[in-house]
Amino acid sequence: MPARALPYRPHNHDLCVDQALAKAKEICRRNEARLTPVRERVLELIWQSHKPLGAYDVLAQLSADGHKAAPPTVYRALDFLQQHGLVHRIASLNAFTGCDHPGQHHCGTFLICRSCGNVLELAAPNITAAINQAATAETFQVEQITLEIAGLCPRCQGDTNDQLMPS
Amino acid sequence: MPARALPYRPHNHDLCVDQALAKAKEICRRNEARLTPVRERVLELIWQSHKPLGAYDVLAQLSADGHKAAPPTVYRALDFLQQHGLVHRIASLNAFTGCDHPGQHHCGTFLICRSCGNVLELAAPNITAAINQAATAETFQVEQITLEIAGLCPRCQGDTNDQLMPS
DNA sequence: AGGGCAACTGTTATAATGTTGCAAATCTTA
DNA sequence: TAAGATTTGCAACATTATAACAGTTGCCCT
Repeated sequence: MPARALPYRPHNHDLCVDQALAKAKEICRRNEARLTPVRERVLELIWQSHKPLGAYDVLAQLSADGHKAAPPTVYRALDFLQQHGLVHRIASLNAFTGCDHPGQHHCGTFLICRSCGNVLELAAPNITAAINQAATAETFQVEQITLEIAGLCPRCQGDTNDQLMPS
Repeated sequence: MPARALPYRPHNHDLCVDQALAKAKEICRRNEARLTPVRERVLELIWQSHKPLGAYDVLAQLSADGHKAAPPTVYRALDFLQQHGLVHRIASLNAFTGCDHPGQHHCGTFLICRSCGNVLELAAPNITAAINQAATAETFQVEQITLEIAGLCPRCQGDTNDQLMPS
């Protein structure tokens, strides 16, 4: 069992999880959507990890809870959370991460450190603008943007053990 | 067996495949890399399809050729082709597409039509610049960019059968 | 309260995608 | 031609995701 990942930026993480959950409840209330226990627990697990969590990681944690769950349970919860903008799926990792600013429409832009695995979500209006401009030039109607930037985060630059994601 | 996908822009497709293969040979010669028969055939198959092809689609085509292949053969060929910039992997589709301008370094930017499935690769310096600027602002060292834009291509906008990818 | 409906969850099985490890074949270079 | 490196074949397996259907829960209506 590895130690919890260090956060991208230092902060009180329990508080940050609590805030995320409170915000999620608020959003679901507004949307008349039901943040059921499973869904809430999945969201909590995802927020507790600083690294994106795979569906089967979530599943394992649920099992550790004593919750007898199968893949569909997790995928359904994840679908729900995605639909309400509470988590993002990182396609290049097949993993999920909490959305930093749910409720607002935004193109999720992610900085993914290949060394420590941490992910930072950016709001980058300039990028979005450039993308929309390029798409418009091709008469393409944009619906969804997947922008995932892999590389080295500040902390991992210059590390001697500069390697592919240690598990 | 579905009819071949319509291209994003009309063109002589056989010619376009031939040119892609010729260019690939040229690049491999320069790189002292071996474009073996399997690798060349995989590249050809990918170019022949206008839609991105899954690894197992490629595998099926190889089998149809009479080539008795297993998944590793395909994945290895795809790895090789990717390493030499001859194909791109589209993470959001788990599929592969031919690279339009191999040899030049570029961030692959893809316009993916969710209706017809065609993909257009863009060279978009403005976007790349905006991304690098945003990453630099976070002291993030960019190594690889995944930018996949899903939506409707010009031809499919306003279609009555505006639906999720018909197979 | 109780019946009916919709949403949610549990369960089993299976599909789709990707990898490991090792042996055999092929190419390259001397 | 022999040694070494690269490539391919092959079997097994790992990981990620979905389908189909049954059971349960919450909610509304009378």
